[in-house]
Amino acid sequence: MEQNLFVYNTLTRKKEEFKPINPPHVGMYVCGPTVYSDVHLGNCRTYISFDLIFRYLTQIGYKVRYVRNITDAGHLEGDAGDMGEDKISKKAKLAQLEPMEIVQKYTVGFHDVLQIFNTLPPSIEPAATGHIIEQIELIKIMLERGYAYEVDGSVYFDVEKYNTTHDYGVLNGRNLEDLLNNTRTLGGQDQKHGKLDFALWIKAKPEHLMKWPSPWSVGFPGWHLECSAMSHKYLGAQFDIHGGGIDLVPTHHTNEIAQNIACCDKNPARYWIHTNMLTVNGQKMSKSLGNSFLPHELFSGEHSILDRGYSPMTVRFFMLQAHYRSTLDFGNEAMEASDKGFKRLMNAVTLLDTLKASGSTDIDIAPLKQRCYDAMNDDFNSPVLIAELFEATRIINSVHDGKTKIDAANLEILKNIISTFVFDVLGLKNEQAANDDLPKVLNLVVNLRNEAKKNQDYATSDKIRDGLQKIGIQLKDSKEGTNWSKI
RNA sequence: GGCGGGGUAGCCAAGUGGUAAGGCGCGGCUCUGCAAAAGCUGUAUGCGUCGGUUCAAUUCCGACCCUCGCCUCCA
Repeated sequence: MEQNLFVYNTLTRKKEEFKPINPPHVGMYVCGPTVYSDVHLGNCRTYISFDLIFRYLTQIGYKVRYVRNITDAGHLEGDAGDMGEDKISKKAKLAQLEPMEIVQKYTVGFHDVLQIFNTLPPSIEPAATGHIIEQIELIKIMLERGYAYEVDGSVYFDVEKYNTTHDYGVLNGRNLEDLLNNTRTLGGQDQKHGKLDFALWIKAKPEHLMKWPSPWSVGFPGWHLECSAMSHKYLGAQFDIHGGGIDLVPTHHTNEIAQNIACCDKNPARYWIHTNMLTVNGQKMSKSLGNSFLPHELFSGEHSILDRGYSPMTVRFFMLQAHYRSTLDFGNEAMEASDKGFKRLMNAVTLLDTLKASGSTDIDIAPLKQRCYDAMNDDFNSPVLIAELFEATRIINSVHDGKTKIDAANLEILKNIISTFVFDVLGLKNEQAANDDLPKVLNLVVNLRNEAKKNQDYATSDKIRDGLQKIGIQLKDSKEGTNWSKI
């Protein structure tokens, strides 16, 4: 199906029609996690947002190569006094572990969490430490072309020189004057010629654990270089989409663009897509603010700000109910609303299989289907898509109640909408369909209760209903019989 | 201090130069042994405040207030 997709591009601050360089192929690079600790829920939002984008691009027929890196070389720590030591090796020494042991632990944890949220794996997931050679090669080019300089075994990028011929602030719209006047000067950076210069290669102190040989010193790569190296290697000098959290714009992505242009005269990506933050009481969720929590704490409810736990799909649904470029405020009341809404949607999805087609139809479903595409074509507007799916929910319920008639052709379209958008695009799963034995057991219990009801033994029937309610199963009586669902 | 977002009903959250999607909550009705579920239905004369442009502004412009983010690694 041909779709005119419009995407908001941070580079131009406008929605632009999406035109891939080599259709039907699409190259997409998303900055992945630094694996020195558990990912928190805010991190997850970004990967769920890009999962939606990946799924939709695939749905409308693109062959997407989705590259998402694992940063396992560690970044320099910003804390004064810790300059030159990266986060991964610091944690390793504290915990008496090998750096790669830390990397392994948190990489596995990251994968587990994303799988629980039903995100699709990227096509390639390269690790920074596996691309040291490529990074060294890029540094050589930047030195040759005069955009970098070496000082005592370390190599820095010369921002002011770069800015004489290029616009360093293309992405965040700030000019160099402004940056120079409003950037905090950190201690221990005497080697740099200019205060905006950033490291490409850092000479390692003797006690540093993760280090590699290079033409300049035994050391480790700077903290923006890996993405330039890996995107270039797997997607080419210029590809379609580069993504990440909005907080990467001013520094990481700005420097990444400068590196790529310094190496091969091209902004690496045509469309820069940035996802917004998850907030708690209006404030960004972050580890340093102490308002972050881990996915498993949300599932179990074991956290001081949580009233109770919520299932992974409820959380995913909650996130998709907001647009990816808006901040989303987390709260118990909002989670409760998503939980109810998601279950209502899923109940309708289950009901859809039982619907019978009539000879005639009261409704024309095709426009609804197009509205679903329209929503997603408008910069992946998942909240509007979900609103349309609730329209589908109303139709399903109405047909089920016998108030609306639908013919076979329209029923087929309705089923197609649900499978395409609920499952393939939004990536939701029906969690209550998981257990095989439960329906059989419940069938038996429900039949016993109906017998009691027939005998007007309401004491027994209510005892069964209330007992099931307590363990999280709700019975629903209707003319056709009794259904059940998990609460 | 500089730069950039945002302020939409009790909560979360879309959106638009022509009079406010959706979910939850709340009220009413249908159904029901009762309830729940489900369905139908009602629920912002209003979109931070004050001005301006316009036939028309929540939507554009200006000022102000509040709030958040970035400026140091950060999804």
